[in-house]
Amino acid sequence: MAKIRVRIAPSPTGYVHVGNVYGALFNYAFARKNDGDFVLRLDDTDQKRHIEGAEEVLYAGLEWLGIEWDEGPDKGGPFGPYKPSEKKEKYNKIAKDLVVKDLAYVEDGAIKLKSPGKDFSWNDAIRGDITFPASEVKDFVILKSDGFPVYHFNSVVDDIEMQISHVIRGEEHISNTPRQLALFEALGAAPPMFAHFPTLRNADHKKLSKRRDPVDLRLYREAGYLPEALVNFLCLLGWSHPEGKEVFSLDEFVEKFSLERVRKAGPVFDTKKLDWLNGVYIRQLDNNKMAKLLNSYIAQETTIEFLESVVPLIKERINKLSEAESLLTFFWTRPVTERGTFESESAGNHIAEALIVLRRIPEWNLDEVNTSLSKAIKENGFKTGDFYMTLRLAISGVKITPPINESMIILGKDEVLFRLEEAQKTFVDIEPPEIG
RNA sequence: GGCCCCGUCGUCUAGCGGUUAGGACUCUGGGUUUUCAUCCCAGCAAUCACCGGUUCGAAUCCGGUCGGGGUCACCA
Repeated sequence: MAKIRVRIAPSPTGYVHVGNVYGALFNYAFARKNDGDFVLRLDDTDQKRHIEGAEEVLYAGLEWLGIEWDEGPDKGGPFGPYKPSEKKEKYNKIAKDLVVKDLAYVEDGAIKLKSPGKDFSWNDAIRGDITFPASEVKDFVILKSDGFPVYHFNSVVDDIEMQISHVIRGEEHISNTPRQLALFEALGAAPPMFAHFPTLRNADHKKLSKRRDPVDLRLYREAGYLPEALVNFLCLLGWSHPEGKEVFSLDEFVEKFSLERVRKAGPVFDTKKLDWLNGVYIRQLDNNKMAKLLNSYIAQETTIEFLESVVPLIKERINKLSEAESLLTFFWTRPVTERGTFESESAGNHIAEALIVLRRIPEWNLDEVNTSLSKAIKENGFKTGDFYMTLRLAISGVKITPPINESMIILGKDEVLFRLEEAQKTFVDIEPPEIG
């Protein structure tokens, strides 16, 4: 049997569409699973839409996700060039041959393929038999008057020359398939196997659109999603793990992949589950790696050492890397406390007692802080929750923080005492020291 | 509108003639806990779009209806 070869053919738009990633994933998995080749072809035949740097954006996006290709414009390969714009003469020649053979004709400077006037059908690897009536395949342009091929044409020519065995693409191409089948026939080549996976939908169940939906891959990276989570999430749309697993790696996806398990119905790209999955992956990250990743999501000037110390405190509290900074703000910004900041009636006492025991600690470590504070709670009959909430408020100014004792260790004794003393001042007017 | 594809909890899905229709996310309640979160339990939620067949028996097979989507370019 001939070698399995698949391809993706994105156009250089300047951003990577999540739908492109989705298709890349199926193609990549199918190639790897079947010991085949995965080709990256850059569909750049629309000169009007040429965008500078678009290629690099594409490569960077796929690399970030861990999707590797075997042949492509950047890597070369035995079937190059991998950019149709560099094969202009070839398409011209092939189109003219079709005219010579009377299968095509010239009109207004363009070349059009003659309608074969017959039905076209194929056995779709995901959807089964599909047939289009002859009336749906009319004459159509294959070579534009500017000499560039139209998508259908270069796509088919390239698939033939690159010996593509399976065309795995989105269902929006189903209606294009009969025209391409006509082209394969005109060119005297056997068509590849087709497989049309469902297209991703938005909340309105419409195809994701660039205008109103967040489709740019970079948006997800900037929001603090991990590539592993995004890949895993995409794999769960339209495909399901044979053992029902929800959390698995790209390698495992490859290992378990089969077109038979691809659903036909279009899934809604609802990121609620992505948020959850991302949290799962964040919690699995080791501290050093997470600290390094976090670095680029924090505007505040900071160090890897600091981040590494703080990572264990926030790891279970965020679902996206971008959520970290707001939890950490109080580390580098002193709170402005006033009387109204505190809720407990015993707040003044809480702070006074905390100051007393904390000042006494000779070695500033978690054990010491824990034991002296719980002793203070017990001896004064404080309510544990109230007491710690007062400390939390005094030290951070906010009600939601990482564990406060651990945070105090990282802040350092001097800073903690300073903040508590500042907080204490807000009580002086109201509770003057007793006389005698 | 023509043609084509699709239709199981709000969302992602399992299911491939006989199941109390299962799981995940979300949400709700409870437990652990110094807040939040994690973690652990429990719960809500699909008359399998609808109507007819076929069959002893249908979410599963067939037909129709309705609904949704895609496509009909010298865009890809």
